[in-house]
Amino acid sequence: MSDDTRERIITAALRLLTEGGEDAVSTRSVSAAAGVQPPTIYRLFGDKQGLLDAIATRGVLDFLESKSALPAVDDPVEDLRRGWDLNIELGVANPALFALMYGRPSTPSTHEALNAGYAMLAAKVHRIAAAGRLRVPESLALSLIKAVGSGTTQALIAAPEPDPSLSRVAREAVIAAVTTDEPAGGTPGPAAAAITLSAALPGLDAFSAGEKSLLDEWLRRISP
Amino acid sequence: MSDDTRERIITAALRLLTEGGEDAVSTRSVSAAAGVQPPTIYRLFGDKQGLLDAIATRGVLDFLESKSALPAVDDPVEDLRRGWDLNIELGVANPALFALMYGRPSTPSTHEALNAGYAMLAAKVHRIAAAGRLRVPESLALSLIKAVGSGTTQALIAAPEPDPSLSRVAREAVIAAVTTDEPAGGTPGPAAAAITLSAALPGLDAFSAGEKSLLDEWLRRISP
DNA sequence: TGTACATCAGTGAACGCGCGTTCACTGATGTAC
DNA sequence: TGTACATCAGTGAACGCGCGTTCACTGATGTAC
Repeated sequence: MSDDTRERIITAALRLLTEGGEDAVSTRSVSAAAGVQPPTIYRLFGDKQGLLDAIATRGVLDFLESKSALPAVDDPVEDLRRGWDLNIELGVANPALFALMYGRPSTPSTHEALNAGYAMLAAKVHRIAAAGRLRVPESLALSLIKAVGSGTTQALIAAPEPDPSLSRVAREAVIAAVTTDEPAGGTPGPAAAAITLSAALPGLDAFSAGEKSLLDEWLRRISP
Repeated sequence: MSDDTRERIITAALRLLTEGGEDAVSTRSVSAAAGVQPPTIYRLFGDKQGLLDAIATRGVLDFLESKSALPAVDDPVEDLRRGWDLNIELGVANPALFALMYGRPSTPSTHEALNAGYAMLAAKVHRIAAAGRLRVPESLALSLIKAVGSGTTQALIAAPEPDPSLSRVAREAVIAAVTTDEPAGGTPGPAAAAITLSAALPGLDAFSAGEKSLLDEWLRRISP
């Protein structure tokens, strides 16, 4: 049962990582914890980096599963809010895994898994843009959310008695910086309109790919 | 010349740290780079941790020096803004040192040096509060600035082609979340007034220490 | 259906290496008389 | 002023250890005839 052994090794490695940090994960400690001889790791994962990849990927996938389980919400901004809260919660609950996923330069397989995670965030941001409620370009909104989210998570992990309102305040600061209020029925300003249009662009049939690219560039010129 | 040797070792260690990351700093690589035998490190720093302490402390002190060299600015919010920019700049220029300072659990001496750094930030925040322009408690403003600042720095370090406006947008998001506009001459709202008063409290002679403590608690109750 | 053989997951033991650290020392510097 | 001695910064060589990794192997499982 090779799959069984593989599973046992990954589980043991994740436990060591969670309990003792990255330094606690050595080929020998993992093999001992999994009740296996070191060479088994090499047969199954190639080398130590392969093992780290496998557990990081597993971590990200578990993460994604939690995120997918979130019930959808009508209001796209509220949806982002819930995603934020879940992310912070998961990060704080699993600091070592968080560090492994975001800290080290990632390998192809981890990278792919992480990208899948970002895609979910990107989708949420895109929904907001499509609703005409984004005030900065989608890519910038994404970067900002990721940066502030991970900074907040780390602050909560590091502080002995973290301020309980820190996550909320950070979240609302980002949301305020990135979104506009519900469009007030009237005509939106040109900047907001440009972003809305930019978000809708890929789905429009009226333009060729080249035209879309140029139009997008123009639209970005009037986005903040 | 023991001070000389000590200096040479710290310099060599900082260079190794900057160029190769934390893994490049071993007692042997440092002693080799400093043109010294390993035991010298043990005589001067006790053990490896002592050496790491020394370079982290040195890093923080250099950092503080740069910050002290910033010309003061009248507008306290603008002052904070400049401090932010310098922090980001220094962090991006020296990622490994940044990681050493903020990443690992700190030892007493590093901790003290870091606290001195935070004190400068705290002073800037306090100035804003004293000017009646803080909308959240000082401690929360501090936490938020630190969290978002370090998250932004790390995002800039990690991204291959970071968004050039990320730092500015993050900075303004925090400032918007934490400060109010120039008080409009009229009467401030109760929440803003409470924070202003809370900031001025330590300098007031009208209250005993016990009274101040209780009053502060009440004021926090109406701060967001 | 039974036997001979190939495949392959996992074992037990060992490799070389760089690490943090320590030992006994040497030679220069400063001090007491 | 010169000599004897103590101090102490730094040396050269070695220690034991845990690490990642590899080797030759064993025994179970599946397959061909």
